[in-house]
Amino acid sequence: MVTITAAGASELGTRAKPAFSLDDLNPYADGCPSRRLLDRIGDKWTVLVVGTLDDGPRRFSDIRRSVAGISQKMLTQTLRGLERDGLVNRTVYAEVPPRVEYELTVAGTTLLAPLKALERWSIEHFGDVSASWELYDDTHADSAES
Amino acid sequence: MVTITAAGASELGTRAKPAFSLDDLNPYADGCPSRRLLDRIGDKWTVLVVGTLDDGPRRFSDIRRSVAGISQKMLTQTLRGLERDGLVNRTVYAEVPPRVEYELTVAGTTLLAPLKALERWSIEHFGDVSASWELYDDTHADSAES
DNA sequence: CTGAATCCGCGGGGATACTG
DNA sequence: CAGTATCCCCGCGGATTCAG
Repeated sequence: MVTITAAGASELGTRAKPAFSLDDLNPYADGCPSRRLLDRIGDKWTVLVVGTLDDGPRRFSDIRRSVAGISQKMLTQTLRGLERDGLVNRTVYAEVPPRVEYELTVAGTTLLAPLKALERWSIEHFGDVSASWELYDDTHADSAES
Repeated sequence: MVTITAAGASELGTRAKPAFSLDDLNPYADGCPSRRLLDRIGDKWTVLVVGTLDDGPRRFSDIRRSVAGISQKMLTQTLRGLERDGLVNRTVYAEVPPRVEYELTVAGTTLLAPLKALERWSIEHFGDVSASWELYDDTHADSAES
């Protein structure tokens, strides 16, 4: 069913846009909900966390170790977000040392492909970009070279 | 040439890692430079700005209008970053009303593909995610339903 | 072990004004 | 038109502490 209300677009006032048609789903529009997905993808950790889940279910601490530098708070927050998005399943095992496993849903798996593509791109083109950095910084060494 | 020093990894102390081999270029490592690329990609605007450039060169104001909600400051900043990364070419025409055009480089074009894939994903799966939101919020309505 | 809750600094990023 | 410079707010996110 899923009735989509234009939450967040209401404060614009003038435009009475009750719902979004599929044609309106271009991420370049300001109030467009699909932009929220890009925002989520764009957050610092989502890409990395999802990336660690392609090998099957993993425990909280396990993921934490895989993604170097992530704090407990951010991992929890990221996982909650992904769970809310329906991209990750959270399973709690009632044991004495609590065990929680996270696993990609079917939808989550579909996201994995483009994400891995990005990952691959950043690895493959690191050399080019790094070279470009030096060139740029060299060319623009006119001010503030410290 | 591009000598890559392990900046940021030195404070780990124990591991004496002087430089990165290609095998070390996994974005999950903390100090890994390829992570910086993901960070750049992950910033709020890069995806959208690059996405507007697939139709050929565009002017500053033109891009600004296409990406709803972006401020002039952020657009400038994003474009500078992309230029430094060697993903965008900046061309200034010495005219009376100054005209500046931005255009994807070859490297920039290679990034376009995975980025468009993400864009497409966010559009295609918006329905699923939106449904998941309602389900999640409904299930977890135990606290703070306001 | 898996989290929730709190404190808080820093920087992202918007608004505005000014230059070439 | 295409920026640069400045002010300043707010929220991201790290560190720490407490709970089941």
